[in-house]
Amino acid sequence: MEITRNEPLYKQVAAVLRQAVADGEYLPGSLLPSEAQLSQRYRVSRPTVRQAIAALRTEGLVDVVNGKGSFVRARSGRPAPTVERTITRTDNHFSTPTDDWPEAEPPTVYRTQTDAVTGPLLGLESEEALIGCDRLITDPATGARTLHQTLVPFATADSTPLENTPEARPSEIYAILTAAGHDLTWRETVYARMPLPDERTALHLPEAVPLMVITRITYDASGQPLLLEESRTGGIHAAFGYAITAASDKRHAVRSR
Amino acid sequence: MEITRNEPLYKQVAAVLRQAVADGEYLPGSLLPSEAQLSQRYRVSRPTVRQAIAALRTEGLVDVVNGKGSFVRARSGRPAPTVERTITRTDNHFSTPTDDWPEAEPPTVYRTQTDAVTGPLLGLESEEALIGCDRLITDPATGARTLHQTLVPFATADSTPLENTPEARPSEIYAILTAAGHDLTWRETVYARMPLPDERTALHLPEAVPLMVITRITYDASGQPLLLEESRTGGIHAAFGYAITAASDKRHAVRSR
DNA sequence: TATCATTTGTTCGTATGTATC
DNA sequence: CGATACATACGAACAAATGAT
Repeated sequence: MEITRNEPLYKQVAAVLRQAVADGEYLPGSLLPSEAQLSQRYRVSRPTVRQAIAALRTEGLVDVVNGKGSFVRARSGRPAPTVERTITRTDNHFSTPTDDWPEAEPPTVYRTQTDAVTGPLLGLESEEALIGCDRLITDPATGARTLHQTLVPFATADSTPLENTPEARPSEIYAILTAAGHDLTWRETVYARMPLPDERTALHLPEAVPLMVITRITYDASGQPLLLEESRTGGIHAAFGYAITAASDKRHAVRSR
Repeated sequence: MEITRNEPLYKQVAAVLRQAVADGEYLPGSLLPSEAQLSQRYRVSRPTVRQAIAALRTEGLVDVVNGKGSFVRARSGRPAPTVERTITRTDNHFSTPTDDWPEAEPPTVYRTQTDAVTGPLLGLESEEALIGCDRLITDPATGARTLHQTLVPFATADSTPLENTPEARPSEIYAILTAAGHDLTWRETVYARMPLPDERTALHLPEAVPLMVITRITYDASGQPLLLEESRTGGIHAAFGYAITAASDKRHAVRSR
C-alpha cells in the first residue's frame, strides 16, 4: 500500500497504519513511529499525520500519550469478564452480582420528578415525585466503574421501610418490596452511546470507549412498575450476560420503551 | 462563559458550544454558526474552531455536512424502539422478533474454524470446523441495519437437515435442533465498542455511534453448546430488551466468558 | 536537581479543493 | 454561475509532558 492515490492523504496514511496493525506489524501495547518519522516516511506534513492518527484515536485503535507516543490498543475480540444480570432469590433474600462491589463514594440521595423518559417507564405522569439515589461502584475484579441510579416513586416507598432508607441497595429494596407483599418481576433494556465529558471523567473512561446504559424496571405481579434502575458502564470494560427463556405465552412481551 | 482562561482555546470553545446545546440555545436539528462566524465571535482562528467542532463530533453531539454546516444531533435519552430478545415457542415452531426482517443482501455461507474466542464459547478446541453464515438484515420499523452471523459446529450439523441448509435462519435452526431431539436453552452476552471502518459503511453508521455486539449461545439440556450467533448493531439505533427471572437455583449461573 | 532531547499538544497563517444552494 | 460552508494540506512556532543524562 503506497501513498499516491487520489484520496485524502490523511485517510491513506490512516489506512496504511490500520492495515499494519491488523497485520501484526505493530503489536498491541507497542509504539507507532513518531509523528515526525511518519511524516518523513510518507512525505506528508505533520498536521496530515496528526489527522490520520486522530482518526485512529476515534476508532479506538490507538491511545496517544503526550511526550511518549501512540500505543496500539489491545482490541480484544471479547472484553473483560462477563457480569451476570441475574437476580438470585433464596426465601425473602435477594442478591445480585454487583451487591458486594465497593462504593467509590458515599451514595447521593436526592428528590426529583418524573420526566418525559422516566414517567412512561414507571407508568406515571410527568412531574411526579421520586426519590433518587446515585452510586459510583467499582468491579473488584477489574476496577471498572459503574454509575448506578435508583428512582423510587413515592407510591412505592410509601408505608414501607423504604421511606426511611432511601440509600438501600437494589437487592435490599427487592427484599423490602417482597416483604410488603409484592411479587416481583424484572425487565431490562440496554443500549450504547458515547459518554458525555463528565461521564468520561467519573468512570475513568479512555478515549473512544462507548457507554453501555442498562435500564432495569421492577414490576409487581399486576404489571405495575415499582422501581427504576439505570446503570452506566464503559463498554469495553464489561460485557453483560443473561439467560433467554423461550416463552410460549406473552407474559414478558413488549411493554415498549 | 467567556474565552479568556488559561486552558486550550479549542477546549473552551467546545465547552461553550456544549453548554449552549445543553441549555437549548441550539435545538436538535438546528445549525450551529459557521466556522467563520464562530472564529470571529470568540476571536480565535478557524483551525481552532475546527478543532473544537472535531471534539463535538467525536462526542456525537453534532453532525457536520460539507457545504451546509454543523447540525446538533438529537441526543435522546432513549433511542429507537426496543428490540425484544425473546424467543417464542409454539410446539416445535420458534420465532424471534428479527425473523421477518428483510435481508439487504443474500446470505453468505462459508467454512471456517474455531479461534481463541469462538472455541471456548462452543466448548471446542481451536481449529475445529464450523459452518458460518453472514446476513445483513434491516429493521423494517427503523431502517437500522444489523450484521448477523451464525456459526454451526460440524458436530451440531451432522446427521440433521442442517447439513444441507447452512443458510437456515436462527428460528429454523432451533426447530431443526429440537426435531433432532435437543432441549434448547439460550444465553446472551452484550458489549459495546467503536465500529471498524468497514463495519461503519456496512451498517450505514454515522460518526461517533458505537456498535453493540450481542453473542447468543444455544445450549442442549446437558449444557453442551450447539450454536453460536453474533449480532452487531449501531448502538443509538436500537435498544435491546429482555426479561430477568429471579433464579433460586444455579441453572442459569455463570458459564463464564 | 537541573538540563536536554524527544514527542505530542496547541495555535496561528495561508492556500486550495469540494459540496450545497 | 457565484456565494457560502466545510475539507484538505502545508508551514511555522511555541508549550507541555516524558525520560534520560
